[in-house]
Amino acid sequence: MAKLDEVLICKALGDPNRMEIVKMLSDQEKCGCKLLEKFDITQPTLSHHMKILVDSGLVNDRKEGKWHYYSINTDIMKEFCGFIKTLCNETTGKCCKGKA
Amino acid sequence: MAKLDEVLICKALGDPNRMEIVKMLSDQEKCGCKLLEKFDITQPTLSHHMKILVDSGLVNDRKEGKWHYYSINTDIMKEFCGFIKTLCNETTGKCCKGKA
DNA sequence: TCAACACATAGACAAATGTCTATATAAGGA
DNA sequence: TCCTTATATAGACATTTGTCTATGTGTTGA
Repeated sequence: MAKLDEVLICKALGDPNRMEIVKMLSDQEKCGCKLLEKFDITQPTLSHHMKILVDSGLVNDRKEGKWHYYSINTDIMKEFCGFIKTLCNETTGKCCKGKA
Repeated sequence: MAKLDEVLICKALGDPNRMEIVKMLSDQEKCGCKLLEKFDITQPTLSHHMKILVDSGLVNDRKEGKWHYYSINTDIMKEFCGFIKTLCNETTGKCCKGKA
């Protein structure tokens, strides 16, 4: 299993269209043509975004006939969620008070 | 309280240096000069990154004398974590099977 | 076999981004 | 008052990114 790349995932989610796509997929699996209807972008642009999402590991791509079905990679998303959780630690101490 | 901007947060975390900064702050509050020591970037570049992190809401900036102390905004981080959790829902159904 | 549909690839281009150097601002200490 | 330290701002520049048009590749069905 490939190592989680948190920066790559954040980059993938750091675009309004891709964020919206992921939100839509979190509801249920969808094919490209269905996604395309919901956005004001061309098909090649959607294709570009889907590649970035799949490359990040967040999204699965299942081919069936001429359709591509996209869905959330739940394992990766949960791993990413766990990572974000580790960033929630309360900050307690201070630092370099008088160059200490 | 300002509304959480998930895309802005992901953009902020979508740079290797900024991600590393946030990881360091999740340990404990740190001042800018201390952060600067850890990276191979100039001071203005760090200043630029800190502004992006603060603007996203993820990082607090507390001024004390000539120092700036940066720390994780735990409330925002927890809110963001909750948001990511909502993306973890299992995908169950399919769609547009035969244009349905 | 051929037309229609779903999706990918190539190339172009403007806008955004990360970085730098140079310089300004502000606070502290000698 | 002057120097040092911490940080911000301005401007430049190369790279990355999001988007488009044009075109290629598979798959399905008439």
